[in-house]
Amino acid sequence: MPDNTEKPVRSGTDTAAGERPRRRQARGERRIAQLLAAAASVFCSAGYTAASTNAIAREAGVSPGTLYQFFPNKEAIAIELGDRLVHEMRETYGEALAPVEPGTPLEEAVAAAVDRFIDFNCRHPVFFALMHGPDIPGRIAEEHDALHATLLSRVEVLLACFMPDTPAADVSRTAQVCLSVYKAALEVVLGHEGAEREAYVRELKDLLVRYLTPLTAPRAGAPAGVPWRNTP
Amino acid sequence: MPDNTEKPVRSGTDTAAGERPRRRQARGERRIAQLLAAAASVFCSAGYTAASTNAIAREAGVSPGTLYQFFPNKEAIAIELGDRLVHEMRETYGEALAPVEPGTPLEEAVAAAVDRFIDFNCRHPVFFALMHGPDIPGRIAEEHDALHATLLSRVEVLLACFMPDTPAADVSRTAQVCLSVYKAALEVVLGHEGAEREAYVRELKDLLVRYLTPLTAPRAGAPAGVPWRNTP
DNA sequence: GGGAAACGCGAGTGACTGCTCGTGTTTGCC
DNA sequence: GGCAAACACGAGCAGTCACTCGCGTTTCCC
Repeated sequence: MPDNTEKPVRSGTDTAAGERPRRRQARGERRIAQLLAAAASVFCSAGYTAASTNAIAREAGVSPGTLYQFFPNKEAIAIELGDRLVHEMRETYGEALAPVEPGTPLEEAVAAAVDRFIDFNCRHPVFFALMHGPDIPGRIAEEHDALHATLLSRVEVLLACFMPDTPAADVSRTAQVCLSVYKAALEVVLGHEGAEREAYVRELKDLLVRYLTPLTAPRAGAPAGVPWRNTP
Repeated sequence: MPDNTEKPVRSGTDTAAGERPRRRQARGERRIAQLLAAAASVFCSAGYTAASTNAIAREAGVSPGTLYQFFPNKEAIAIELGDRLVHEMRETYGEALAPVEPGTPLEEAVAAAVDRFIDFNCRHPVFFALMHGPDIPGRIAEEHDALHATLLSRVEVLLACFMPDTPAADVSRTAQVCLSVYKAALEVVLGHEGAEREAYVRELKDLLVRYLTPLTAPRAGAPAGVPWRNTP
C-alpha cells in the first residue's frame, strides 16, 4: 500500500492559499472535467474500489501520468467528484427541504422533496454509487456522513412543522426512518425506467405520507382519507 | 487474474457424485467450520473484496495452503458461507412468510415476519454484508437474487391474503417495496443496539402496517386506528 | 523570441493479491 | 506395523493495483 502521508499538492479548482497555487491553464481545467466525467462513468459501472485509476485515465483518453498531474491520488478524484455533486445538489435542490409555511399539506411537502431528489439522482447516478457504496474509503464516508447529517437535520426541522408536540428524539428517529426509506426506494427507482419507475416513485410518496400522517394527527380517531391539518 | 477454469474439487459437506468424493476426515470438517467462521468475521469487518484469503487463513490460524485444501478459490468460501446461512434461514424461519389463515390481523403477520428476520440478521451479521454488499462477485449475486426472488414471491402470496382484489402486478410492486423497506430498516437496526434498536424495529412495523393497511381496505372512509378485517 | 511553468506521456516500481507446489505430518483402514 | 490418502505448511509465482519519474511538448507572459 502506498504511503498516505499528506501531500501539499491540491487538486481541483480551488486555488486556496495552501502551498503552491499551481496556476491551472484552460487546458488543465478541461482535462480535469474530462477526468471527472470518466471517473463518474467508471465509478458508476464498477464501484469505487474496483475502478482502477488506469481505467479512468484510459476512459478519459489520457495516460496515467496525466491523471496524477491533477489528482494526488485515487481518493482525491472521488472526493472532488463528490464535492462537485454535493455542491450542485445544495445549490439546485437546497430549498427542497426548507421548512414549509404553516398550512402546507404534508402530501405536498413530501411530493416536492421526493421529486427533486429523485430527479437529481436519476441525472447523476454516480452520486448513489459514491455515497451509498460500501467500499468507499474514509474521506468520502466522512463527506457522506456530513451530507447525511445535514439532510437529517433538514428533515427534522421540516417534520417539526408537522408534528410540533413530539419530543425531539422521536422526530429525529422519524427523520432517520424517512431518509433510510428514501434511500431504499431510490435504489429500486434507479433500477427501473419509464412507467415502472414513476409507479415506484408514486409508491414511495404514498409510503411516506401514510407513515407520517398518523404522527401529525394527535387524535387517533380522526377520519382517514381526508386532508388533515395540524396547525392549531 | 488466475484462470477460472472449472475445478472438479468440491468443497463443503456435500459429497455429491461429482468427480472425486474426497472423503473428509473429522479434522477436515472442523477446519472447514473454523475457516468459515474466520471468513465470516473478516467478510463482516472488511467486505468481500477487501477480505484477503491470507487474512482469512491467518484469522483461522492456518496457512494459506491449508485454506486452499478445502476451498478451490475465494469465491467458493463466500458461496459455501452463503449457502449455509440461507439453508439455516430457510429451515429456521421458512414459515415466517407462510400464508396466514384468513382473519389473522395484518399487524400480527407483519410483526411475526419482521421479528424473525431481524433476529436472524442480528445473529448473523455476515449475512447482510454478503447479500447486500455491492462488491460481491457473480455467483453470490446469483444466490442473492435467487433468495430475493423466493422472498418476493413469498411476500406476494402473503400479501395476496390481505389484498385479494388487487392485480398481481400491483401486489408484486407492493411486495418489492416491502422488501426494500425492510432492507433499509435492517441497516439502521443493525447500526443501533438495545432500546434504540427496538425502537427502530417498532418503527419498521408501524411503517409497514401503515403502508399496507389502506391497500387492504377497499373503502377509503373506514375508521383509522382500529383493528381492521378484510375477509368478507 | 525566449524562458519558465503547465501539460503530457508510458514504462516502471513496490506492495499486495489470489493461488500453487513441493515437502513433511497425521489419520484411518488392513 | 504399514500404506495410502487427507491434512498442513509457507515460500513463492503471476498478476494487478496505485502511483512515480524522467523526458518531451505546449502554453503563457514578458
